[in-house]
Amino acid sequence: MLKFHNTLTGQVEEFRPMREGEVRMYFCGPTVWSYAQIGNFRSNICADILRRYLKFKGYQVTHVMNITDVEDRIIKLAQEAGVTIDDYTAKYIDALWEDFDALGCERPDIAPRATRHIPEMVRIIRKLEARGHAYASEASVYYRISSFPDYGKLSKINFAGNIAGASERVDTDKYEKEDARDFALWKAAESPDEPAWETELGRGRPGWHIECSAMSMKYLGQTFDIHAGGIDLVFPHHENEIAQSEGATGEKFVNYWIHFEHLKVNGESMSKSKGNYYTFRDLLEKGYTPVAIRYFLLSVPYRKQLNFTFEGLRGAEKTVESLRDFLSRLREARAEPGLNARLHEATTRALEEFTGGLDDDINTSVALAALHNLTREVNTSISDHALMQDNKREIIALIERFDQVLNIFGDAGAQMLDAEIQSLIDERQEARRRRDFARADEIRDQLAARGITLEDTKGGVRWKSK
RNA sequence: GGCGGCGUAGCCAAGUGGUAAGGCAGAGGUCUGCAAAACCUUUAUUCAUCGGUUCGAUUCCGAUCGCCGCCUCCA
Repeated sequence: MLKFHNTLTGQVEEFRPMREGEVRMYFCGPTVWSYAQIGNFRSNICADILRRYLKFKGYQVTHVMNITDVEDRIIKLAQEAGVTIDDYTAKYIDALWEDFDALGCERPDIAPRATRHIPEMVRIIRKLEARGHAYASEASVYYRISSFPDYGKLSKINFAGNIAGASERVDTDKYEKEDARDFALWKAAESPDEPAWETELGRGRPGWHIECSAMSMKYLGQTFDIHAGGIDLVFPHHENEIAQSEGATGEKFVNYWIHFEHLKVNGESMSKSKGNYYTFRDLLEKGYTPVAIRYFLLSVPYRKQLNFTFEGLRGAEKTVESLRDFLSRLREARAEPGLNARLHEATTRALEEFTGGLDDDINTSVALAALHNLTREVNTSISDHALMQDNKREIIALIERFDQVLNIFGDAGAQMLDAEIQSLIDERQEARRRRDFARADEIRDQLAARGITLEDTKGGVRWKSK
């Protein structure tokens, strides 16, 4: 039984999709320019695991992830650069997908761009006006929060209680709003040369929140199953989405809200000023592999603030390498016909623990422990010659199933050696037979310099390349 | 000031009212020409601190200390 922590209720609840066997989910991805920060990749990876596990459970999943390619910062920078919004964002969007692929995240089924959905947003704003939830003021349009009594139900925000300390930061007379809490649905263009859209609401651009209401409902319906995103989006973004969507339709917007925690770095918050702000590409430059970064970011349940340390990342590097070695060793292992009952039981148990962990609010730590416990038992059985053919087949199949969710094994062992390297390996074996260890070690060092590691085993030489 | 989360071995951490998963690192051993890999053994009488409830708490309650996030625009 699959259970999630639902931010809306604050409870762990059994997951029941609206339609049998089908899940519609929306993931609020990072905005175009900030996507690269490694904490955002944790969100991407958490969403990926969630989606993959739903598929593992047999659901047909429709996964929509927005591309926020219109916002004040982009407008400003594009204007300064004298280029269109599309020209300005193109390189960020390309980089986003490149990194997405490198980290083993499945691309969404639909990745709608805000700039391509202006008419849909205008339509919702019109509807909100008609229903009394929105008002125009100085060519902009605002959401009237007093018209939506449920406002605050997601973030449990208490406006009465927080005015005292926070008020010094609020510049109240700056706004032409009825209420300081009201937020912009449509912002009038401030200058004629500013990139903007000419619509029935006037010349301007959408507020940030309206894109997600418009695009999620367009592709998933007025009410859908899961809406996920980083914890920082709970307020105001998701709270405002609820106000917009439910205000416009009168229907419940989303059944399960799932929020991913961000990272700490050495116990501190990540920020540029502290010098502990890393992007995915920074880590690649330091020599870490994408798969280790993926493993590290998914190794802790999504509701936990993962403490990012380089020592931890190095550990992940090592762990992934041994898991991959394990799988290729298992594939090569000799096995007699038959089934070892004890190993079969261990395999069954591993599946139970794996699904048990993930069913429990996607507890990836428990799922990984199941995998590690299985590898230990299988390793032991390989050295004891207790691995039988039927075990081998079912264990490989199980690990491949696990990897449909984890996506950390890659295609281990699928690489081919070129002929020159093969002949060096052969020469080294010959040297070893002559007990010419100086020559053998020389060849081993030579190959190591090319990123190829050799391991001498009873069955011959195993090799792997970085 | 308001709301929420966290504090478990050197590091990353799971977890539960009944006596501490897993990974990395460390130590010893088996194997090896040496390595590497693998395997075996080992590493928290203890879960920030102090009280309380309980037959029993790391797990529940209260206080204290420390850390993180949100509470305004922007995203």
